[in-house]
Amino acid sequence: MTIPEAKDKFIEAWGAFGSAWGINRSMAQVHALLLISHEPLSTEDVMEQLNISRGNANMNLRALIDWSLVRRVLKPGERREFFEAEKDVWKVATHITRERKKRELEALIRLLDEMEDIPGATPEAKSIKKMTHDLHDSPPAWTTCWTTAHAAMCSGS
Amino acid sequence: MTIPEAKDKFIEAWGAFGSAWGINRSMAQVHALLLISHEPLSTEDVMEQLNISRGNANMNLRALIDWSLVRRVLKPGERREFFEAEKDVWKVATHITRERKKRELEALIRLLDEMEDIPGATPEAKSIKKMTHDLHDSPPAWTTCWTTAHAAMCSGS
DNA sequence: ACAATGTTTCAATACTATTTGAAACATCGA
DNA sequence: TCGATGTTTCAAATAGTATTGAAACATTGT
Repeated sequence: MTIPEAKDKFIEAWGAFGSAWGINRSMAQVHALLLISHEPLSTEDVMEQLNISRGNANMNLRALIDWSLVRRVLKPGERREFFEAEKDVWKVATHITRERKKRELEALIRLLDEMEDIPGATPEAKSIKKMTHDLHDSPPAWTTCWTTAHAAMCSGS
Repeated sequence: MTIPEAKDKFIEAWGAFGSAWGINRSMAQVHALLLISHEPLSTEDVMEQLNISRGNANMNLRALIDWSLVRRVLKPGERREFFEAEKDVWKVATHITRERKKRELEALIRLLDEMEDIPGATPEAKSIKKMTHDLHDSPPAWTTCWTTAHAAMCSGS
């Protein structure tokens, strides 16, 4: 496998993976490109290498910065900005999960909170209460369940 | 909050959550509905309660069974099938992560495998090698990183 | 065999999300 | 201040996904 082939495949795969997990493909591809670059890239570099528009490149670079996955880099004597990815996989994982937690999990947890006090003791009411309770408060709350199970699966089989 | 309100909110929230994670909304909503039902539901029940078509309901019920999140239940004397969700949150988490691993992670890992032997020692080649290696083989492989970090985030702050 | 009941499929359609591209906006140096 | 260079925004176009609904298929009881 040649270098350019490897690059393309990695970008494609990371893009597809991101997309399956609800992260838009361009964002994941820009991230992939920066992850495997040995030096910071400019907006133009990103546009050219991925064949995407300026607007798209700009928007996703900003989003990646917002997620703390990419840093702005200024080269001395250069007017334009360059971008560099965080390459420590541990940090990458941490930043992604922190953002997703903030954006998606918290809304759900908040709702489960509100649902604490549902009236009634019909089988239906009981069932709703039990499920929301299990998801919300049970000792290893379901989010932990999820991730622990995931970790187990990944390291295991 | 009344029971029907709670039901609707839960279904909506679970649907939105699923959607953000790349699971189609209807599938997540059907799952939510079954999670909080105190008894198994028929295809018709699902169609009515969620206002979705027969085709959609059927397709997503099959998908949920395929993910081991829902079981087919036969009531004695009834011709049609009923459906019941797995309610143990631990199992739910395990089944979801197992499926997603199978479907999405393995393709990526396979590619990273292939990328083990990239030629060249230019800075570019080195950078690609390092990243794919880190993602693929480093002791707590990145998947574990991800999930461990996630678990930490969720139980923590 | 056939009517009744229930399930599955899939082409057409509706819907949602992403991407573009061009205009507006900033900043710098002369 | 003005031209050059670089960045941001956002409405419109496009691409991608999900949903419908009706027809085909399957199964059961008589």
